[in-house]
Amino acid sequence: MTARTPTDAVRDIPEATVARLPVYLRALTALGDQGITTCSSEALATAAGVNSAKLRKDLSYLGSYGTRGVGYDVDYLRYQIAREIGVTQDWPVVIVGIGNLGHALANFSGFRSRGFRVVALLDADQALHEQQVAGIVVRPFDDLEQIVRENDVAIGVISVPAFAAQDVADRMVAAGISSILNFAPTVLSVPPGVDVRKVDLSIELQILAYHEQRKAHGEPV
Amino acid sequence: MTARTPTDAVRDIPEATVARLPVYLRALTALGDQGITTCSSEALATAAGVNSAKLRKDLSYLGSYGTRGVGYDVDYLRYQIAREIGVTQDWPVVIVGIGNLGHALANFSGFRSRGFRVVALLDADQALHEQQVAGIVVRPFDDLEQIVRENDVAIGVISVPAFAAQDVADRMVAAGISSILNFAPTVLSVPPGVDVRKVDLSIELQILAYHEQRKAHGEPV
DNA sequence: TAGATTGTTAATCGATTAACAATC
DNA sequence: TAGATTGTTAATCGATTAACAATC
Repeated sequence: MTARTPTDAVRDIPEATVARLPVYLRALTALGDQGITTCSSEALATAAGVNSAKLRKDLSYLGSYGTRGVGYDVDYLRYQIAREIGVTQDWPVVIVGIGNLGHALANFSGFRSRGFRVVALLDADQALHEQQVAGIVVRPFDDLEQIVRENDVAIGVISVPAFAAQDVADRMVAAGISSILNFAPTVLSVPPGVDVRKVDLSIELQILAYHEQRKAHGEPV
Repeated sequence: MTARTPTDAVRDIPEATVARLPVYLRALTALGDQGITTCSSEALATAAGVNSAKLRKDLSYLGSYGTRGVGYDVDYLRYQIAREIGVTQDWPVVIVGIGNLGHALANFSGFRSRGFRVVALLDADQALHEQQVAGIVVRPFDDLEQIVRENDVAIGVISVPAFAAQDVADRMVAAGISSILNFAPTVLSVPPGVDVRKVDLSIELQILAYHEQRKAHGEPV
């Protein structure tokens, strides 16, 4: 292992940019699927739903992967972004909580192509054990530690009811998971160094309702 | 209807604050359920997972609903936030696409208590019609316009595959829906005045992967 | 060379934070 | 009154945007 010199220090990519890189990655994949091999920042920005100034600024944090006067090579830029995000190889993922939502997540077909691989489905409910969901056998929640160890799992998905989510998170952290995607409508507390992102239906709907309410009261749009 | 004077002009609440109001609402509900009637900004901030300076700043956009030296009345603040968001009454919602995810959404029990009411489940697949999901009969997608008209629906949820999402969005907009929650992994284009929020599993996981990758390379946390 | 488009700069805008005066 | 806690100010930080020099 070589020492890191100032020159190859990890570039500090702004969080807002990090959140958009996956969107660009998807847009590039879509363009590639259409047989498009080169695109301008304007075209890619449109496909990604942002403006081109923002796109170019975002890409500038990664390096100079375009050609002035020409644009970007779709496949090349796609690879560079995938490498920056870290999805050129698959990340093993465990899903805990195989209710309606867990089912939907397990059946989500895009995992593999987008850099993830579901290595286990876990649920505390014995009635579910040995059942297959999306071709994977549901196992007891207590198998968590073993699965994390054997598969080097760093990312966990929580789709249990709110009351159980903190316990699941604690067990995940104890087992060595350091990134959690939480679908339970509750605030998780985790130690420093563990990342939590949440996906919350009610919150999204309420944000829409706020704006909808204002529209209804006659403001110009 | 009285004219709006400069004094009662609609306050302009920053978008970042709007996105946190639902979190505060939920935290207040949880505190109330625990029998807590008064709380400080510090206590509420902890329950909501933010720092207290941000919480107080956020609340200041709504008005002065606390008491210096004392804190906030939980029920009173809860009501004021609910009123500001616009969820003191229920918003009618339609869900289009009753696959795995649509099932999970339809079965989500928190709709009613959080300001929403599912008035219809729609799917283009005839095989699903007349089936009941979460006690609601699945109807043909072509019933959309009628349902929106009869129930005054302003908010639509899209849980169809990516390739069908733009069509669904177009039909929703044409029918008069002006707020869309999109679970399909695709960029929707909609006319000005229509709000779209997206929930995207792959994007969330990729954001986690980016940070996870950096942790793995030995940066201090 | 002329036209096109990137990558970067600098200005602007919005969000966060700490500190504290106001006030219960 | 003394202690506690809000609501607001002002400084800082980060994100967005437009414009354009660099360069294919």
